[in-house]
This record gives sequence, C-alpha cells and structure tokens, in this order.
Amino acid sequence: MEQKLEIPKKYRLTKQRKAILEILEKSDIPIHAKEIFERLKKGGWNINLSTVYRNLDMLTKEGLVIKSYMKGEDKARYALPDKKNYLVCEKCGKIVIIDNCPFDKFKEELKEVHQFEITGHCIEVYGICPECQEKFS
Amino acid sequence: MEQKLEIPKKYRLTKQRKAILEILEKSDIPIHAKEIFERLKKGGWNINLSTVYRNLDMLTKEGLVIKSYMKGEDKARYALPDKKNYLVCEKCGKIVIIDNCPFDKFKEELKEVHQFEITGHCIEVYGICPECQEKFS
DNA sequence: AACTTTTTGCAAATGATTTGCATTTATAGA
DNA sequence: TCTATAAATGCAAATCATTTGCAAAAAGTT
Repeated sequence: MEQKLEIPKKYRLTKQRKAILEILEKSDIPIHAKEIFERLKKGGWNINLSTVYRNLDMLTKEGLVIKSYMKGEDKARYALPDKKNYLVCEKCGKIVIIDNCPFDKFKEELKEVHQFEITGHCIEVYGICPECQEKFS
Repeated sequence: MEQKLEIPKKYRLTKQRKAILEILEKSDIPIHAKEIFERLKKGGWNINLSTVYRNLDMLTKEGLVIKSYMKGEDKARYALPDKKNYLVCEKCGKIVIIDNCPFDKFKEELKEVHQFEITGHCIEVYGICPECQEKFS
C-alpha cells in the first residue's frame, strides 16, 4: 500500500527533480505541468518549463508518477500513484480522492474473464457533489 | 443498456456528421480524430479535419461520444459510449472491450460514501494479454 | 424557391509538449 | 577534495493536436 518513490540509480537526484516531487506530494489532486512550474516559481525556484516536462515524462515512464486527463480538459495532469482515483464534481470542479479503490475487488474477475495479467488501471468518475446538488436543485 | 444515438433537434444531420458516426460504429476501439478523418478520406469523402474535430466536440458535449486518452498517448480518442471501458495490452497494444462494466456495481457504494450523484465514469485497465504472456515468459 | 441558421472548408492562430544544443551539475573514482 | 563524464538544465525554436475567423455551402423551414 505504501509507495517508496525511489528514483532508479541511473537517474540523478537533482534539486529540480526533488522540488517537482515535493510539489506533487503536497497536492491533493492531479495537477498540470504548468501549475507545477508556477508553484515552483512562486516558491523562489528559477526552473524551466521544459525541465518540468522532461522530469514528469521520466517519472511517468518509471511509474513514479501517474499522468491523466480530466474530462473536458485538453492538457495532462500528474499525480503520485496513490492519488489517481478520484471523483470530480461537474458543477464546481471539486475533486475528492477515492481512498479505497473499488477496482481492486475486480481485478481477479477481469483476470479470469480476459486472461490478462493486470498491471494497472485508471478510474475517473464524474458527478455532482452534495453542495452543488443543493445549489442546483 | 441500449444506446439511441439521437442527435438533438437543434443540430442538423449533415452527411459529414452521419459519416463520422458510422466510422465510430464500425470501430471496435476508441480512435483518434485524425484516424477518423483518414478513414473518411479513404472512403472517398472530401471532408475537412476541422469538421471532424468540430463534430466530435459537439457529440462529446451532448454525451453521444466519449473522449478519452490512453496511457502514454498525447492525443484524444473517441468512441461510442458502449465502448469506453477497455483492457490494453502493454506489450502489443491489443485492446479488448470490457462488456459488462464492473463499475456499475460500485456506483451505489460510491454514492453513499461520498454523497456524489454519479453521472459518468471512465475506466482504463493495463495489463499483458495471454499471447504476450507466453511470448515474453 | 426563398429565407434563416447551422455547418463546412480553408487558412491561420493557439497552446501544450518536445527537441537541439551549449552549458551546468550530480556522482563516481583518483 | 579535485576531475572526468554522463545526465540534466535553460533557452529558443520546432512540433503537432486542436481551435478559430470568415466567407461560401447545405439543412430544415415556410
């Protein structure tokens, strides 16, 4: 259940890389590359946007970061693996993390039916949050 | 369970629109805008790529088409709603549609826990298909 | 057929993401 | 601690999917 976040030895632990991971750790929800970039800038860093992209790319390929797209959006969001399942309110945009991923229970079933060896998944659920249900009813 | 694919009356049923929907119906898996465009071209249509995009956009907003992104890809794929849940083989890229969406069983649970009114979802599962399991074992 | 509104085609613009290259930096070894 | 060297960074320019403006064409009416 715990994630280690160990960067493979063939990569170097640069301060930029560390800083990007820290931003991701502090964020409750998946965020855009540019958002990471801007938070770093605001934090006094003099980092470049392409450095952010290059690192996110490498981290994604290594499985240390999850890249996803939200409905209606055209740019990627990035998050640490434990934050990838979430509910999105279509009205206000609020995001709620799904902690106990319901999918795990289905892995076995899916495995049997399709004979696939499951290695990962991504679930995105849309709906209307309690507050908006009141507001718009 | 059945999808109607009725275009709301405020939109016109142009031949381009019909042709795009036909391509989507014929495809087993979610495909790129450009792929749709090229299949139409090959079929003798003299359609424009922006027309494809504009229609996919409208169809997506009306809920007649599902837009999604596959892991590792940076461009959107489009599919009819009954084709949105699928398994992807990480080795060979093969795609298998999940017919009986396992998620439906969880809607209620999620609804209770988070008080969200669920309106939609998207599931993408990665793994290794039976053939590749043999090939790479 | 004429009218009104939606769509289309085309070309140009946009915006996220990527890339080339010279310079800097992290890390291993002397 | 100093050096060598491969990996990373910054910057500017390039890419490529997607969007948009606008005049011409097509749909659905009357």
